[in-house]
Amino acid sequence: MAARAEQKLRTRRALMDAALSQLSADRGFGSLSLREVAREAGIAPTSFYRHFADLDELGLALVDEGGVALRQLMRQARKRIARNGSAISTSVDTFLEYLGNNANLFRLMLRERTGVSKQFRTAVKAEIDHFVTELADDLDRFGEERGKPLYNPRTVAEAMVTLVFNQGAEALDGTRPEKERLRQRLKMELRMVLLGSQVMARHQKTTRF
Amino acid sequence: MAARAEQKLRTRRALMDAALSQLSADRGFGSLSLREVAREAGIAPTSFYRHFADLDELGLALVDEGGVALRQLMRQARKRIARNGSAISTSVDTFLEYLGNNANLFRLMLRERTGVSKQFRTAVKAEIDHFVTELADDLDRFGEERGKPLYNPRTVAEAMVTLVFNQGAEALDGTRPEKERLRQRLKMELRMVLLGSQVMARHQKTTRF
DNA sequence: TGTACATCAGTGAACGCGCGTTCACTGATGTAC
DNA sequence: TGTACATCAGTGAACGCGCGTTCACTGATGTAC
Repeated sequence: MAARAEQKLRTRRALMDAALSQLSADRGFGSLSLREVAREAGIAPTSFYRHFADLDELGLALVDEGGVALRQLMRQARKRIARNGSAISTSVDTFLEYLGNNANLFRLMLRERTGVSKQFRTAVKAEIDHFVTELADDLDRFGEERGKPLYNPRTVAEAMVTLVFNQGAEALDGTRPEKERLRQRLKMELRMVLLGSQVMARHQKTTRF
Repeated sequence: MAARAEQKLRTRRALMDAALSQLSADRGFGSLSLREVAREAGIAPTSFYRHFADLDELGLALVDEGGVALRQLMRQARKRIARNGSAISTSVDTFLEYLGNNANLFRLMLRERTGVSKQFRTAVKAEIDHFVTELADDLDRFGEERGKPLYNPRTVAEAMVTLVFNQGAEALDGTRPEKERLRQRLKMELRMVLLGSQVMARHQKTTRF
């Protein structure tokens, strides 16, 4: 058996979990220390190097996981929308549910989209970009199917992702009723963007043809 | 003359400018060190304490300045809109102009809206909240004046501020053509929100009365 | 299955470094008379 | 205006601390025969 390899993976996981667990409301990734993460993971500081060259490498591994979580989220949302319609409401609920379950992972993606190293920002932006692209495709398809085409679905998707991520970040640290208020507000904001885009598409049609 | 007091103010300014100048794309406020800021300002580390109790206190003073800049920005935008109409386009142009002139101040507000200390976040949120409230009033008034009332102007204002701040942050670090692309995209996004809100207001009216 | 050797995750001591903070000080500016 | 004293922004030495990183090591797991 690959007992040694398995143990190594377990330690690697412990390091990543240790880093994540420190990313609370008050602490950014940049304020973590290698010794602190190793301590939290229960290994000697020097052992850290058996797994990552430095903290940034660990951070990039976390961003990868964030990307995986986003793709899962999208699949889940699609399934649910197919079942009970109401695309915006279902998407927001699904997103906020994921946010609750992966709070610190999303915090990392959100915060480090700006800040820390160039490499870091590029990685986070790539993951979010992929998310935006998939959302734009979905929005476009949905719009056509329902006879309410959108103007510039890519921009609609970008606006929606910006709104969802940022209001989501606020929801993370809020109380129960604050979260509920944010959820409703977020749904309303997305509806405004969607409606506006539909109006612009119609306007463009009537003036052009 | 208050020569001594003036000199003190000049040193205080130098400290704040030194901190701001270190807040580039790669460095958050949390990664600054007291010694580094003092060095950049040209004074001994120990002299720092003649002006601030710690780095956080300096940071809060910067957030105050950010608030002042936002209020100036709003006044400027109002003047320009009164002169040449086109509220969205003028506002975005004015905002991006200010962003260019106060890059690091806005970076601070943007980044530290989440992160660092509770006190810090509260201060930044208060400044942005004030900005949102003023914008909501303006939007409401404009909508009524032009016979195109808005649904929930407060939410419209919140969405707009979220979009403007976040796309603005991206614009900060972009190349010339990227900035231009972001500017156009931002204007389109705001138009979508505004249009959507107008549609919702009309819909509400026709169904209710 | 048993033996001899190789691999390699985890270790503990040690290093030099920049940090925040304290302290007693200096000397120019301000104030009272 | 001149003198004697008070204020206080800025200083330099010193402190203890946690940091990232190196190094030679240990001993359990894996592999070849």
